Amino acid sequence: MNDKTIGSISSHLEVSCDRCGISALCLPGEMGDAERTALNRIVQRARPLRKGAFLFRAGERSDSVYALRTGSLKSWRVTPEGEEHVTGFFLTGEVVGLESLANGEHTQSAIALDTALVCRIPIEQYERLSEQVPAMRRQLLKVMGRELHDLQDRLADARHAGAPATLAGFLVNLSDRYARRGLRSERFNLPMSRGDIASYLGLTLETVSRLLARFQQQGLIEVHARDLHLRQPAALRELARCNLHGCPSPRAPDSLTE
Amino acid sequence: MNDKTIGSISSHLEVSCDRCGISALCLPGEMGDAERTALNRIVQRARPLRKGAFLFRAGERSDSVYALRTGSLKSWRVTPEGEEHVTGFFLTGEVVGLESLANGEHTQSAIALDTALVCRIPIEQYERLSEQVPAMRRQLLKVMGRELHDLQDRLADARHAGAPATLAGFLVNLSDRYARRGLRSERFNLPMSRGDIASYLGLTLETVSRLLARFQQQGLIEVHARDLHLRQPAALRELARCNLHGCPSPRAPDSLTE
DNA sequence: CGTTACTTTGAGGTCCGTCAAGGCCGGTGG
DNA sequence: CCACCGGCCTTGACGGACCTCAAAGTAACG
Repeated sequence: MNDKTIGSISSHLEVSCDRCGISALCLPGEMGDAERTALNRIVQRARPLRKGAFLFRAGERSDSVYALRTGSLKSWRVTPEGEEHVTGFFLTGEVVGLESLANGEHTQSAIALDTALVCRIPIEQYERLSEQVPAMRRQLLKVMGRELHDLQDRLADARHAGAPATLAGFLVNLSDRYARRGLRSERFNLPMSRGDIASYLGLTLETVSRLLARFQQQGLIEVHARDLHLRQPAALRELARCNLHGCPSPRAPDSLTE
Repeated sequence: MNDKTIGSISSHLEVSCDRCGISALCLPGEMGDAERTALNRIVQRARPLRKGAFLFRAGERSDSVYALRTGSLKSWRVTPEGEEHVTGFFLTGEVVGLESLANGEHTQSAIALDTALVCRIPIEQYERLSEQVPAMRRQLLKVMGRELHDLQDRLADARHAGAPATLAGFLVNLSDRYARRGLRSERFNLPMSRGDIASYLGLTLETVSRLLARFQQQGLIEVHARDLHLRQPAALRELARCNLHGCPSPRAPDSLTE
């Protein structure tokens, strides 16, 4: 709504794909200069999304996917009963909207959790371009395949893991994703609320809050509001791999019975 | 549509794509005869898998996806701790192995739950062929997009839904998939064991057993071993949409504890 | 400084997992 | 035919993890 911000940010909007650090979808690596400029031409740079602004809404027609240049988003769907379930968080450098490729319609909504810059990639043109670039052709499949794999990971955890492991897994997952982008991985800011985390993990807000407190008093993390500091990333990672019955405490005395 | 299956299995193997009822991946509909024969050439028909035989194993290199002609499969992965988690069931007409597209390696194993006929589709050749057929190009993305969507559905349920809703949802999901292939949808055979179902849904074997018994005494279903009869599909569908807090029982007045 | 949204903390209830024992059924061998 | 066996399934009692309800504390924003 605030149009005067555009002027100051237009310099950002003009950053070409050469400078853009997003490699997931746009830069398969083996691209030559010619392909890169071609890609640069089809990618559309939108103006920044303010916090709380929609990138897209469930039910809208879609002919694109989006690459998140900076900032973070959350996506969610509304169940037939009217409950909102957070389905994902997207950090700088990640790809949003793949699920709409199924039938050209968004099945969920996405909004900015903070100011976000997004590149729109029309899927039709991307595919046409990718006909000439084998590496690009595989890249989209790779991204979707990885998405499938991640979802199966989460699904495997969802039931078997228990709340502490689930939350710990969430934290190290965030950490890993920041690390992949070259950002600090032990100290970062949670862009989402406790309620968002709870909804995403299928826990309650209270349980998330309690567990964060517990992790802190165990010395695993430090949290102040949304500033998060992973003090023992290895221990957290270990905790994430425990199921309900498995490991009660950071250190298990007798671990083998074979 | 039952031919003389006894004559020789090779007769089945020689069924061309024209006759094959699988439309998910192979037959985008808009294909002309030329494309269909081209597709027919790249699809490789394997010999039938006996019950318990592997289609592929986790860790194997992969350059293909598979279309299930007849029979059923299950897929599972082994956690770092050594536990086996069932990740999916595949019925006649469905596509298996998409997750391997991420990095060309299978992340899970798949075996036949009964005698199964499978078509192998080398992904490289499929893509090359699809360059000339726009409809095919979109088809693979569609299938994967739908897969993404289904996984998100399951994930949304996994935590929020509670065991009865989860199991009910599983049953109607199976029913829908049979219906989509033109098979009986309210009476069919469960190709998998209770333990498989439990692992897949993240429940225990005992809970699955108890709930099936409960559903039966509520008149929702009839089960004898693995023969399943959905007596009130609508009620089951309704039950599947209830969360823990939501709907206690089909009928409030007469469902008191005995 | 007041309002609102978010977060923390506590107490009680319940669903479902764990442990344990017993049935059903097909297969195998006497 | 029966006895025995092993896989699969059923049924029961118990306890714990996490949800629900409730209220107070804190940060964000005008």
